[in-house]
Amino acid sequence: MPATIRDVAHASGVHISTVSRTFSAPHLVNAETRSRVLAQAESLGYRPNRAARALITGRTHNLGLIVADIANPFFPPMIKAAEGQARLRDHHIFVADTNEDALVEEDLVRAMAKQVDGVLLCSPRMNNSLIEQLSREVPLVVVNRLVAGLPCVVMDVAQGARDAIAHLVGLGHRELALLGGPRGSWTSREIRKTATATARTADVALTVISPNPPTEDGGLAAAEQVVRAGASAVLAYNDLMAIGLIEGLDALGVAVPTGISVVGIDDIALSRRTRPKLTTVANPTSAAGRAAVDMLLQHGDDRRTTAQVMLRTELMIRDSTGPGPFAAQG
Amino acid sequence: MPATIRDVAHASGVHISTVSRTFSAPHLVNAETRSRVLAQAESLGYRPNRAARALITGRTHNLGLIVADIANPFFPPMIKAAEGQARLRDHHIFVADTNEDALVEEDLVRAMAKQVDGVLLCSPRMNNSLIEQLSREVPLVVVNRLVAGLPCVVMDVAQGARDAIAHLVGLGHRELALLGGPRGSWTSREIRKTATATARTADVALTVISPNPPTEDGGLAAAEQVVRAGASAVLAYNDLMAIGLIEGLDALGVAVPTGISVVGIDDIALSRRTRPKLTTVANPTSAAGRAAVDMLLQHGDDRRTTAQVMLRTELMIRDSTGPGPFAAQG
DNA sequence: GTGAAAGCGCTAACAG
DNA sequence: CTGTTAGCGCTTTCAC
Repeated sequence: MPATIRDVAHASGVHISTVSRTFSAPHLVNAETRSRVLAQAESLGYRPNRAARALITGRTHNLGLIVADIANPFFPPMIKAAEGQARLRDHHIFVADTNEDALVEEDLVRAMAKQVDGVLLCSPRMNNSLIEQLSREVPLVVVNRLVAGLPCVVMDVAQGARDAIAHLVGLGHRELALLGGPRGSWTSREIRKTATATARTADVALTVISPNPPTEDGGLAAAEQVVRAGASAVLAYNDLMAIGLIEGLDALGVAVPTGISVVGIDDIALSRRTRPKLTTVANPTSAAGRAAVDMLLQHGDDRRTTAQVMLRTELMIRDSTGPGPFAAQG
Repeated sequence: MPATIRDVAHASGVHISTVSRTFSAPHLVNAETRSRVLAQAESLGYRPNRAARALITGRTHNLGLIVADIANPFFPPMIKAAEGQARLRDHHIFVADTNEDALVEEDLVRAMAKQVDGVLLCSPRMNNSLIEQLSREVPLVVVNRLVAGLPCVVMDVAQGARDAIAHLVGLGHRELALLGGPRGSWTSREIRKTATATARTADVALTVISPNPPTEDGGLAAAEQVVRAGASAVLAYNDLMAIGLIEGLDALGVAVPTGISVVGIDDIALSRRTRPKLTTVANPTSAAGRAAVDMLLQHGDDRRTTAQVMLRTELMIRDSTGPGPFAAQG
């Protein structure tokens, strides 16, 4: 039913290879012929079949994008940005959701491998050696994780954690808690490492509660442990958990920020709408999505550079943090 | 580099057609031969190239999913559900974002047409005749719009609007306002039609403010008009607008629900987290995503039935609605 | 039950 | 500048 290259060739009285050239190397074809072919193609509604083209060129003009959870509000802006950037570069994007499952991740990469030019692996849960192995089967750009030798895009969460803790310590908090994220998360490990070191340097206590599901329920469920730990301020792995935690604390009769201060990470849209508005470390997710696509696409042209990009984060001070027990007197 | 069917054929000492059968019609091949082939395929890491297969079978095992705005929290749960359902049925999904632009929509459908078995057109902004035309080029399932003769999945927004207005009238409101959605939205027209009729029946005034961008800013920008209209209660096209409106009203010194009551539509996750919690009409978006995928996939097997599915909505009464000027005295 | 051959829609040398 | 030829990886008749 849909027009093929042959239909266009017949209609315009040329060989199919001329039609092919008209689309893939227009400069190699006589201007007059070209416009004739183009006109026929137009009127027949012809569009080159990319899958057929890919069979021979090896380039599908498709990209894969694998995330842990599409419905986690952290991802949609990144997906949107990646999709937009890909389309700008004339590529389409397969989006898949792993439900936070490392096994699904692996399978998905392999399943996509044949029909994409590369995949964006976002916040992977699998281990590094498997990622390295997969990167030999299909070009990979890893987002939210640093893997030696592979192109990566990460947020500077270490700086974010330092800023957050400095903020809390400056407010007079000396008993902190850290709500870790899911097992397998590079970001969670990174935050924990930095937070631990920063707390030690600042000579404040830090109770680590980890791992937790990176969801509101995860934060909610941790509220009791936070209270039991005697912390006056908490840094959460992400905003969702921070929001859940605030709700959990509320249920326990602990107000935020008067009772306990809470800092999130991500700056999802939601964090500006809750009451209290969430103090959080903003992550440039859209920029990350665009950068990852660009790296994947240039990766093909020029394999020498396996760049690793670290994007700046920014502490957004809002209403979920306040003076701690050791605050300077006003 | 990746193993092809030929590699497997050589390795297992059979003709490629036997390997092909092993994967696409296993019952036609000797059990012994089959297991030998499978073993070699496994050890070579062979996976059939779906694009090549599609060239001949005409089935790509890919689906397209087109939405107005990935970052609009209404869509991610639907995308997630659709992707999950598709994978269950061994299909992959291309996701694309039109930025609420009807022209982009059309182009996207055509661009995907050749490499998918069908596309889910979600909340389309283009007109019906174009949709019908496109449905002749590629199987389409329309979500959030009823188009005669095409398979569609919609939410019963009419019932939702009736419920919302009944709720408000019951609360003693007699001056209502409706915040419409974007131009081209079937849902928005449907809500408006029903709301107008329902208001007339109930003998209450209804000021329609439309169209508006379906975003928080859209709601925020409309706050002044709402106040000027003298309405004591508002039904908004979606939760995002409702939330923006509440913020805008707040800025104008009007409290919700004491000054004005607000009802949203969708029941996005966010609506349970705002203060006040939003009264809203819940839309079963995940169910819609799954249903749409199922319809698209069975559409291929059985073209006789072009089902139209209408999913039930449910009014969630929370804290953004309260007694109006004509409330019965307590 | 398996092999041989043709061909899906397209591109990429190679002639001319 | 354009036509010829071969073939990408796979499925599908059709013989055997």
